[in-house]
Amino acid sequence: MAVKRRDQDAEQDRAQKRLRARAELAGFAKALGHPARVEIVRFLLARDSCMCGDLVDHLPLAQSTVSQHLRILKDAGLIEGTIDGPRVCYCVAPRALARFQGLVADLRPGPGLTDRECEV
Amino acid sequence: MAVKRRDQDAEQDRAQKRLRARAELAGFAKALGHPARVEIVRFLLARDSCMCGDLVDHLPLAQSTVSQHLRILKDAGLIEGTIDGPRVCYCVAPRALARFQGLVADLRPGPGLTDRECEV
DNA sequence: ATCGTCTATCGTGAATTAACGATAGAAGGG
DNA sequence: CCCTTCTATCGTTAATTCACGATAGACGAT
Repeated sequence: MAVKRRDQDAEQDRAQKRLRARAELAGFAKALGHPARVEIVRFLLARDSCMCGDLVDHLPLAQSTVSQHLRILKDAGLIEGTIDGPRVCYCVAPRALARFQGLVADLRPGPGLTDRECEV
Repeated sequence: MAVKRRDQDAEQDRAQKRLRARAELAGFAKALGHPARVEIVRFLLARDSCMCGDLVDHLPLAQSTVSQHLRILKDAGLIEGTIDGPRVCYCVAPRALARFQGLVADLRPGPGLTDRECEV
């Protein structure tokens, strides 16, 4: 009984973890679900380190629109911005990017899912 | 001159390739930018092979909504559906998934981008 | 042929997103 | 202090997304 309880708990734990992983992956993917935002991340990665509002020059979008895309990426945790004098310096968050890459790489055939109805 | 021309062409080629890669990655990411669609892909992967409308039982969503999510994933190329008698059998498209994983894995520091203004 | 089942599509409404211009706040230079 | 520059935010509009019920098409079974 005690064992069974632990099994249930463990199962519930795994379910919780799956739920979180799903939401996490969806959040990252959604943030990258726009060409401009993909380009922002690639641009920031191409520059060895951070970068400020050259993005506005680089992208054919209004400054406010770029700022909005930056906020979406920042909310998703994929980039970070630090104030640097009158400018802001953005760079990708390596841990978040690695996490995203790990979640995507984990999308492979195999178990890791039960039959129980899932919440979304 | 001819050499320079070839260089220009090559550069233009790379630019085109980047443009396509960006749109491709954004498209895949957008398709996975919803928890229900992430769950669909995971569910299809967990079952060894394809699966039909058990997804409707698995997900707490209306059948029409599930069908819509399936269409989005199919439009993105991430899954394929084949008619199997009165049902439809879905499975992930391995090549597309691998392509997506490759594009995501390629998001790493380094060159691969020029300074020229880009189109979005 | 008719029924029941399974799935896709249509039509709809609420919510979200994308883009912009305009405005406001912060910081440095004169 | 004032001005300029850089960035974030506000407000708006058009477009898209998400979810649903209702409907329609395909197919096997009866």
